[in-house]
This record gives sequence, structure tokens and C-alpha cells, in this order.
Amino acid sequence: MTLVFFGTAEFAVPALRAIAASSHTILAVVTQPDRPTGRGMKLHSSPVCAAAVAVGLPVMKPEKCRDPEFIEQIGSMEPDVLVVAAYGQIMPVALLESAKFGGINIHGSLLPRWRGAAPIQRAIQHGDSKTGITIMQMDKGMDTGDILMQDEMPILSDATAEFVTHWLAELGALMIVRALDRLPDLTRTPQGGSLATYAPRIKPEEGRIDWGRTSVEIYNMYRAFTPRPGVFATAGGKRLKIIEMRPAGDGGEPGIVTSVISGGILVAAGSGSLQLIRVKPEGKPEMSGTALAIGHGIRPGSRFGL
RNA sequence: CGCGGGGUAGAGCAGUCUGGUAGCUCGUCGGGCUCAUAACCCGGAGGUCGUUGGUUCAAAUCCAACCCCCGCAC
Repeated sequence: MTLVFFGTAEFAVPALRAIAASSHTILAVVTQPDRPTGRGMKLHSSPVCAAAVAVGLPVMKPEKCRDPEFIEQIGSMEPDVLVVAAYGQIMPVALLESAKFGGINIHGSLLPRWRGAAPIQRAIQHGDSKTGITIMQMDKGMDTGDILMQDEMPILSDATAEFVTHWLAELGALMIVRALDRLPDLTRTPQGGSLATYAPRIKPEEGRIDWGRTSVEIYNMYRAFTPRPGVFATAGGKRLKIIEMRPAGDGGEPGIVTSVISGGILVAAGSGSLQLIRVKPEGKPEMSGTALAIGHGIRPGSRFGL
């Protein structure tokens, strides 16, 4: 098969590498343009761009992939298929039709559950005990196309999004190569639309801890949002990012510190409590919860804000 | 030149505005006490105050340049 690979985030990198190492031919890699981003607004290129360059593949960075000129350019390469993973732009039907077999997408959920931008995180946030990879034929809708291949993976009760994403990306890499190997023969299963749920992009503000929720809810949110965008509490008017936490023991009045131990700070939630093991105050490097308590006078009875 | 915080003992902080013997909590080491839910009491060690240069009788503190860490926004 000849193909054009569309991807941007780290999630797409194992797939790109696997395909590059397979018998299939990548004609070009398409990724999001370098944008001034991050502190200092310096130009950064995507993980996929870096991986493509490392393998010696030509990289294209169209501002908008719906640009007719770009679509024509892709069409002129006469690819058999477009492979898409965490690309970050909506691809118009005209673009999908520029390849013989259209576009196939590596999606990090068991579709039709968790259609959309943040499937892995939303699955963890809602306490799902399993997730998986769906290889899907792309169509006009948002992750609505026919299922070509699907495989499950458990979500361990202490797994963070970082961990799950890493292993799903590896699973996706294996599956996409297998899918390409026998693409014309794969059976197409329409999604059961009535079971669909949606996984919208996570806004950083969602990571604010509401101590009135149960310790399980807070812990699930922490696992889903770690490492990005992270969860945070407010203490003394400043943000405190929680790098590592876990549910621990009995509760009390929500947001109140119940004790400080060598392993961190125990804070009561709506039910149960949470142990803040490693934290990062605004403007400071990461430190242990105990160190924070020692330097900032946090004692049993101290209050964390919403 | 996006906005902002910070670099002082092994850890976390105060001191910087208003230059003048380097301080607090924790840890650590020695001793005591014996259980008081980071256990308590006494004592000790440990720092070229991010780097370089400048001003000054005197710089952690004022000025200049540079290095490093981080939060927001994107």
C-alpha cells in the first residue's frame, strides 16, 4: 500500500514508525504547522514532525488541510489510503476521497463510546475499566465511520492518561499495520450510534479540584488529566498543581487538611480523603507534599480552596 | 521581544524595598526522655546567599549582563 500519514501528537508516533518499518510506503507525512507556542512563544514542531524527519520522510504542514490546492497536491501523489492519527484538524470529504481507499483513523477508544478529541482521558475520568483502539473508515462525521478493527485493553485502577496513552499508541501501531496488510478484505461494521458518547477536548479549568466530590471522582479526574493539563487546587490564592496523589483513608470536612505525614498531605474530600504526594506550587519546582507543608505552615486544619 | 513567579545549609521557606556578625521549620549527627498520633527535650555539624562584573569603608540586599527552574496564556 502507498499512503499519506496525517498525525501530530505523540500518540501517532509509534504508528508512524511501525508503518515506516513495514512493507507499506509512506509518500508523505502531514502534520500541524509549527506555531509560536509555549513560554516565550518560540516556534515548536510536532512530535510527528520530529519522528518523520528522523526517518527521512518528507513533511507537509498545511495551515488548513481543507485548502483545495493542498487536496490536489495529495491527490497527485495517488495514494492508496490516508492514515490518520491524532492529527488535530477536521478533514473534509474531498480530501478523504483523494485516496483510493479513503481515510482510516486510529482512534483511542472502543467506538462508538468516546467519539471526539479526548477519548482516553474521558474514559479514565468516568472510571471506565477498559478501553481500546478502533481502526475506523473515516467519513463526514466526527468519528462516526464504519469499524474495520477493534481491540480492547484494560484500564488499571491506578493508571494515568500518560500510561494508558502510551500503551494504546503501541497497540494502535500494531493494529494499523495489520489493517493495511489486508485493507481491501476487512469487514466493515457500522457503529451503533445509540451507544455513542462524546469526549470533548479538556479545558485546563476542568482540572480544578472540587473537594466536595468523592475521593474516587477526584482520583479518576487526576488520573485522566495527568500529565496534561493536570489537576490543581488553590491554596492561599495561588494554584497548586498536583503531580501525584492517591485516595487514602477516612474523610472529614471537604478541603480541610486532616494530617501531614512523611508521605504527603492528607486532605478530606466529600467522602474519603486524598493524599497529596507530590505537588508544584505556582512558580516553583515540583516538591513533595511534606516539603510544601514544612515551608508553608500547612497543618491539620489548614484549608484548601476550591 | 506574550504575561508572571523563583534560584539563600540535604529539603521547604524568611531576610532583599529601608546595604552593616546568615535566620526559621524539617531532616541529619550526638545525648537524654519514653510513647505526647511529621513523638518530646538538650546540644552539634552543615551555606563562596545561581554566575560574572560594577557601585561602596561594607553587598544575599543597590546597578548591569548572563545561566537555570517554574505557573498562566497559546
